[in-house]
Amino acid sequence: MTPDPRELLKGAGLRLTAPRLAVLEWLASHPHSTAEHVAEGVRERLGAVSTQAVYDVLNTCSRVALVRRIEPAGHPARYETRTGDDHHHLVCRRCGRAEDVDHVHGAAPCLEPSNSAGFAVDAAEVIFWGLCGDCRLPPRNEESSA
Amino acid sequence: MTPDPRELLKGAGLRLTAPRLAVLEWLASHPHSTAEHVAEGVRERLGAVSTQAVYDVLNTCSRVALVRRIEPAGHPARYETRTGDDHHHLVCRRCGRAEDVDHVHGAAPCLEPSNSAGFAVDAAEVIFWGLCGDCRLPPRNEESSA
DNA sequence: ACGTTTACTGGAACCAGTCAAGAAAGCGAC
DNA sequence: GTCGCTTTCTTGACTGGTTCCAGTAAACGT
Repeated sequence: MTPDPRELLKGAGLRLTAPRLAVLEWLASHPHSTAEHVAEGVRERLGAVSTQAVYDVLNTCSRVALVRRIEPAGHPARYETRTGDDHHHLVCRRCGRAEDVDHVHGAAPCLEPSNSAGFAVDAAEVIFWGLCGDCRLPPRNEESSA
Repeated sequence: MTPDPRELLKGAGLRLTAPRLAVLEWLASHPHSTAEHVAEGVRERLGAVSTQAVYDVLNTCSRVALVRRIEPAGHPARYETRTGDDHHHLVCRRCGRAEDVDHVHGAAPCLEPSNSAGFAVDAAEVIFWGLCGDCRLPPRNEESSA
């Protein structure tokens, strides 16, 4: 898909601004970027953009479901434009890299807790933890502790 | 259950100290406490204990699997002594309160990603998000569950 | 009891993310 | 086109949760 960011923003009732377009375009081609990563990418395209603007765009777009935020424990948040389907994620314990995982099980059997303890559950989040290819093979990267 | 903390610590090759015992005992009776919460409880029993000591105990015990750390996005980490079984959690979006969820589905169908994208997956974490009983009823209750 | 090893104290630092005030830009009306 | 209201961006200080550091104190084997 990768629909026109302009359409998306308008559809969400948001103003069309350069930082917003740049953020959405960056995320479309670089899913699972961190805020800092997004900021870098946006600055490459636009010149100077404040970190705050990036956070603001990301938060605003998260609020209207144009982007989805993933917050893996122990790592900065990551963002993606693939919303709508509740796909899950694969996250590297070491470097925090994230990849999409479609849930195959038609009925999503894990989406219903056995007992909800009085909670009104509205979502189930699944994270598969492991080591990505880059992190498990070469221990020569300076961060070889783990 | 609730084995003697002394045994647990010795079994893990850790020294027996008052802060450690107090932390483990507190967690046994107050699962899903935050670090700050644990610190308060420990201080009630022991008098003065530094925040760092609490973090150190929690981290050390996490490392040897005497406690498990849960880090719900947007909320401080929570700790519990129920380790070994990979049960999941129910987390309140508003107050961060966490409850245990046993996974009923014998084969744990959600523990295998459809494609692992080159990752060596070692765990699947499931968080059910929602509102706890306290938070969804009264619209004025900001944050307090203890 | 002694010395070594490990843990605790207190303080400073860290990082991702947020808040606040003002300046600038978008966009609908004229 | 441009006026003016409103939203959004900039700058810069700030927070909360957690960790790092250096020094002191306590645990445990002998």
